Amino acid sequence: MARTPTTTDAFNAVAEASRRDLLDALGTGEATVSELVERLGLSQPQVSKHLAVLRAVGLVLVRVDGRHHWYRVNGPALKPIYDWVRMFERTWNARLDRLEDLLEELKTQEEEP
Amino acid sequence: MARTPTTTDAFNAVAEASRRDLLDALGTGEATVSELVERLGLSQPQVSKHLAVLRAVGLVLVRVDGRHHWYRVNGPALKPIYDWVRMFERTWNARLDRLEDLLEELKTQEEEP
DNA sequence: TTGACATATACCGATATCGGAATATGATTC
DNA sequence: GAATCATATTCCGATATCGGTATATGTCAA
Repeated sequence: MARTPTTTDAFNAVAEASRRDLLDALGTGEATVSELVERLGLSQPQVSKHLAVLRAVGLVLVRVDGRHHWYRVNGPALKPIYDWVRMFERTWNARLDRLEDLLEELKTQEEEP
Repeated sequence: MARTPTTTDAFNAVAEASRRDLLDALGTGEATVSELVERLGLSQPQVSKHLAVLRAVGLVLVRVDGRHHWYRVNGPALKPIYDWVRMFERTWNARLDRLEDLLEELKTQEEEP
């Protein structure tokens, strides 16, 4: 057995920094492969291959117009990651931490009427 | 060149599902290696090796007590992931989307007094 | 001190990746 | 139809991973 394939899910696809850079470069708009090549300073095959991985896990969508392929981010495909890390948010967010304390306090009062 | 090493950063460490499972199993508490072995049904070397990766990127901390190693999650090490995915939150969160529209509208009014 | 317990590490084979270079596919223009 | 532009795909060598098995390290208990 080997490492989990990059096309398994968003977690694996996004582990590679270049692919995160691609998503960042796309932002909320659309871009063509050659535009991305220029913006990121990567080779064209490199960009195409990374985009193929992102496409495989649904992180980007393509609109073909003649010989131009317009790529855009499919945000919701990132939600599983967001949902997972959010479970740990309270460990660095003091505000959520205090809220948790408050809820705990209220629960204790309920149990001891 | 090959794939980015798992010990490069939190993104790569967390790409493996077993390691996410380990963090989930630890939750907000502490656990010993053998406890994690039992909870997750993995082999002991497997757990130790995954914990070593998590340790390498600061995602877990250890407290040694005799022959017992108590592991716990170091939440803030996940913040880089949280911060990165959060930039795309508006693409699936309609509420943030409307907020963005509102800000855009206000900005437009400013430009046309 | 010997044996049992708890954890870490080393070695192995199989595999998927990465970037680079070359090339294939496909659409446009002359 | 030939040349050009835009993108995708293939082949390559190097490398890091994964799980399994075996073993090393270290601690406690009898």
